[in-house]
Amino acid sequence: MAEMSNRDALELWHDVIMDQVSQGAYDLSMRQFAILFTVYLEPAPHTVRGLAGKLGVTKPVITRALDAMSQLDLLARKRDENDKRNVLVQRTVAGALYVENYGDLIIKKAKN
Amino acid sequence: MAEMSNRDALELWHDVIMDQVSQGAYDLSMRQFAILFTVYLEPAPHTVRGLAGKLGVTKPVITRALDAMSQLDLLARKRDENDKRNVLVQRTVAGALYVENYGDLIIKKAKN
DNA sequence: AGGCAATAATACGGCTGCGAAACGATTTTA
DNA sequence: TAAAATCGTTTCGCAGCCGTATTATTGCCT
Repeated sequence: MAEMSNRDALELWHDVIMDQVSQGAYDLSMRQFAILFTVYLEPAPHTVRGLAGKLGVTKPVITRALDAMSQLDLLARKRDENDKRNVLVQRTVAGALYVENYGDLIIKKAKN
Repeated sequence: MAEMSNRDALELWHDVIMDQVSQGAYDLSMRQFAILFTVYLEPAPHTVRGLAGKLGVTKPVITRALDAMSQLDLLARKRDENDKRNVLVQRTVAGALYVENYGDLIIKKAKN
């Protein structure tokens, strides 16, 4: 990856976001995106506390985001059997597909 | 700009969003971002109706976003003197700086 | 001038998110 | 085993955004 001017970078961002907004895609917040990408790009395990620390937000923020995104089937909760206080945030098939399509969209918009 | 894998693209997005979230930057919605980038990247003039049409949203969505973003001094309203029904959405110094910094952030994160 | 069209803003009820604090369940410590 | 710590969730009051419908202002047209 190389040679991107300030203008190139902004136009890429603009094009991707415009695509998502006008397509009426999932209306995820920045925090929700941050959680989603973290779970799909960084190695497991992911806990509520861990995500909160990584993002620099409070735990209820993570809980609420998981509520919303698990209802969309983009992520799933699973109780940790070794330590039942923990919740493990897991990937789903639908979520993996959504994230992959997002990457494809970025690439498509970058090719102009 | 060239040679970006799906994973590269997603990691770029992830890194930029993580930076914004953990820095506690302006908590703009996707629609607000879309409006901001459109005003700063596409040629003037920009009206409420025009932006609503371009984004595929209703006019109150634009009005509310302008309320929020003009309070942050990222954008400004100005009545069109030729047709006083229109509101022209204009750039601000602070907004231009913010957008430029955003572009720099993307470039910085892309350089890995 | 008078009636109609166009534009942006506002009112309304509902939904969702926020941070701070309290809570129940589980594990660890003393 | 009793007390303390840890973890995720829930509650509270509050603020913001949503879409629909309505309003006020301005311009157009005959």
